[in-house]
Formats: sequence, C-alpha cells, structure tokens
Amino acid sequence: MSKPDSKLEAQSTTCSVVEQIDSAVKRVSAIIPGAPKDDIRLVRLIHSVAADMSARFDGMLRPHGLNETDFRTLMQLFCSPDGQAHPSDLSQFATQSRTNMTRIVDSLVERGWVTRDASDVDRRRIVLAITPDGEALVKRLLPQFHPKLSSFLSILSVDEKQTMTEGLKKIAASLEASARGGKS
Amino acid sequence: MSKPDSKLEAQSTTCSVVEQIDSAVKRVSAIIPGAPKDDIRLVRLIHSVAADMSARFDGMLRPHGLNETDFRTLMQLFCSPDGQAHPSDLSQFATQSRTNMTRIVDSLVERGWVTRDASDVDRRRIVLAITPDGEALVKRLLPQFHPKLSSFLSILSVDEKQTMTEGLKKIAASLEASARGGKS
DNA sequence: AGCTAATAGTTCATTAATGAATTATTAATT
DNA sequence: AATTAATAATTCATTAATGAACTATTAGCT
Repeated sequence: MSKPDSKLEAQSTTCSVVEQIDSAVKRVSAIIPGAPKDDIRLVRLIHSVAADMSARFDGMLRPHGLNETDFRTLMQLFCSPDGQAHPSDLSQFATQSRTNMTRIVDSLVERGWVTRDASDVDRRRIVLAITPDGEALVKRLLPQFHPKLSSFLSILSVDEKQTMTEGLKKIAASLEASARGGKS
Repeated sequence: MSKPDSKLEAQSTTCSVVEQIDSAVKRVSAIIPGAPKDDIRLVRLIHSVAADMSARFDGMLRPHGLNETDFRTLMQLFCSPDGQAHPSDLSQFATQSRTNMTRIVDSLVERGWVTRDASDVDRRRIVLAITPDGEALVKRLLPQFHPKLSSFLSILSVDEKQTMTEGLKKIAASLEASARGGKS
C-alpha cells in the first residue's frame, strides 16, 4: 500500500538549512504553545553550524590520512605546555570518552606523531608528548586551514564576532556549572 | 623509560574549557604568527558548546530508550508538513549520511513511531510518516527538555541571543554557499 | 523510442565511539 | 599500618556512523 506525496514536493523547494530550521521551529511552537522558540532556534543553529564545519574540516583532513578527531587531539597536545598532556585531560577537553582517547592515541603513536610514557610523579598516569614529526605535521597543515576558516567567518563584523564569542563563553560556562551542580 | 611531568600539574589547575581554549589559541598564534586567533577561538567555542549540549540532551533521552540522533530525526518528521518527509531530506538537514538514515529509520519503524511507504509520484522514493505513537512520544518528551534548554541560555540577553542567531544564520548560509560553489 | 545520466534507497564491509568491567596505583580514613 | 575509596588507563563487547558497490527508477538527450 502506498501513500500520496501531498505537500512533499512543495517542501522540497524550500531548501536551505536556515529556512528549514525556521519553519520547523514555527511548527513546533504551533503544536506546543509554550515552546521557547528563540532558544530552540539558537540551539539548532549552533548544532547545525558545528556539524557542517566539522564535516568540512574532516573533508580537508582525509587526504592527509587523518580525521577530525585525530587532528583535534594532536592540536590539543601541540597547544599544551611542553607539548605534553595526560590522556584524561585530552578526553575531558575534547568531550571524548576515555576509551576512545585510548584508541585515538594508539593510532597517533603508531604513526609516530605522539609518544606514550609512564609518569614518574603518579604511576597511574601516562604522559603523552607530541614528537617532532607530529609538530611538523601540524605546522604544515594548519596554515592550509586558516584561510578557509577565516573565509567562512568573513561575513561577520568584528562586533558580531565579539558578541558571539562572549555569548558562547557564557553558554559554555553555564553548561559546565550545571554539569558540576547536577552531579552532586 | 619514563618522563618527568614538568608543568603538567600546573596546567591541571586551569580547568574550565573556556580557559583551556583561550590558552590553546594563544599558543598556536605564538608558534604560527599569522594565525587568525579570533576566528579559531570562535570555531572551537562553537564546536565545544555544540558537543556539550548534544551530550546533555543525549543523557536526558537515554532513559527513554532513544539517543539524540533518533530523537532529532523524529523531531524533523514531527515538524514536516503532514508529518511526512523523504529519507534523503532528513539526511540532508540532519547532516547525516543516507546509509545512517536507513538504519535510524529502521529502528524508528521497528518501534512503531514511523511508517515507511513507497511513493506514488516517484517510485524510487520512500515516504516516511510519523505515527500517532511517535507524535505522542514527542509531545510527552519535548516539554521536559524546554526548561533545561532555556535555562542554559538564560545567561544571555535578548540582544545577545538575537545577534548570535543572526550570526549563526550568516555562517550557515556561507557554509552552504561554499559547499555548492566548491562542488562545481 | 532508446540510450546515457542522474537519483533514491539499500546492503555489506569498515571505521568510530561508547559503556561496563578490570588492573594498577594513589588518597583518605581509621 | 591497614583497609577502603577514588582515580587513570585499558580491554572487551556493543552501538553508531561512514563509504563503496548495487538495484531500481526516473530524467535528459539525440
């Protein structure tokens, strides 16, 4: 048994993600009167933009044999003092499970970009360090990405960027606070 | 052979994600002079906030037997005209592969929240439709999430929200445009 | 009409990511 | 000092997500 398509064709012409989010939010609030429209829209936009950007970076990294998570982890290490950090730090800041971090580090070590050594101070801990090869890779790739990144954001004014940065920092802090508070 | 921990302990005290991003950006731009600091910070913030929020929603959904992707997909359908859409539409707007959409829909159909029927208009296509059960689920769960969502964003002023929404819309459009242009 | 593109959805093999349980080590309490 | 609790990292089993190849159907040429 098959169904008629009704208004599906009409919808297909409304194509951009932004429009799609707007109309979806409208429908939700029509059905659920008290829904916080603006907040929903904002959250969905953040999610959509983040996913899109991730996909874009991933596409740029693939040809070089790594994915976004690998690179992000390597960057985190690259940006750490002395190029060193513990796995648990990385997993915390990358919103990644420890299990997964073990796997990611495995593959980075295997490719010679990172070393893994036992810590003297606390023998439960592991000290990860980026190698010269790892640093060279980052230094070679990063400059290629920066122009793309800047061009995505070039439609924003300095003021807009500033406001968004501040706003996101507040949200991040708020989320972190509620995570702490919620656990107790 | 083991390594000394050097400054790792000092870093561990600098804990919040925001601070961590800030100091990481500082280090990158110290090593790579031309790096667009503000843009990098903004992108990392967007990513971090999106990941955190996703994790939060996922945690709220788990007890009800679905994950974030399942729910997002169901919502998309809930918000579509007549509660109907094609799989390819959903995968496009959810930044999700078609393959994965097949799997997700499989599980939604299995649980009786969605129906899958052949289209009359174009026999290649499938028409997905949310069932009364599916609608009931959404209507039951949504109101629980809205307060949480609003409270995360309550540290922002109306103006800030407005600016961020506009900014994100611009970025989304810019990404979409570059995706189209880049393909030709 | 008939042949070539292109499109929609699926299956199968592979890669990514998570959660529960485990081992080793340190911190805290008595 | 000994016992209990907490922490760091790992392994193993399971769930999610992707990409390449495939089938069926429609659109575009000529």
